[in-house]
Amino acid sequence: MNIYQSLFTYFGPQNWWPADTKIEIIVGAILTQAVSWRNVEQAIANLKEQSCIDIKCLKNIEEKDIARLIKPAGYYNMKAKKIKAFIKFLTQNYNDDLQKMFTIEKAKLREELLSVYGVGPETADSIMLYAGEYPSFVVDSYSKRIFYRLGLVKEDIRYHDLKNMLENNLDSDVKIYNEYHALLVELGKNYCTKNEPDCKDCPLINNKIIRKMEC
DNA sequence: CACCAGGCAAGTA
DNA sequence: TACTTGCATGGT
Repeated sequence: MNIYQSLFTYFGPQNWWPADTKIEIIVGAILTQAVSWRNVEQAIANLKEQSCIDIKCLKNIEEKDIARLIKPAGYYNMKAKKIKAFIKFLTQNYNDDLQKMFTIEKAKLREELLSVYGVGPETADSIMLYAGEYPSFVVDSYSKRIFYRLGLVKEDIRYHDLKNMLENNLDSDVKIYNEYHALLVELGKNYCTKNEPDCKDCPLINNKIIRKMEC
């Protein structure tokens, strides 16, 4: 059984991304930068209360009002600016039409997204995979840490190197990429935090279920 | 109290 | 290229 199958067997389907619309996925991808998803949920709820998980609303609302609503997500001034920057990009390049944006060829769209203020590699890949359904693997700090602790990569592996390694060893399948990243986050949250003082049992080391996690 | 959470941009050498 | 720092709330 490979790593993906082991994780899926252990944790089950993760049903990502937790959102109702594509713009909610994109806003969530920005809001979750360096912050736990729990913090993001209240921020999203505040925006929803104002019916502002919505391109038209996000276009018209003042940046400082976005900042006020998303306060629980942390870095709220930066993130309000980032959300505005994405909406501006969407207006100028795609006339506010997300469907149209997601017709662009994969490599070109990724390059465009990376040019938007506040959109780095993980946010770009999250937008492409979870909102656009492109087969673009999402790497994050958990996946780096997990594959390092599995002894499969060096500790300071670069984003693109791990992304390429995974994409080269998997079928280019949106459903698999979707579940795999979500499963790595689930494993990471529960068993592979930065410090593991309790040395909890990890459900996946060297392709075997339930062995001791290295600390 | 300290540390961490589904990063990124900007500055320096 | 390879560090470093600012950004900020909320849970454990």
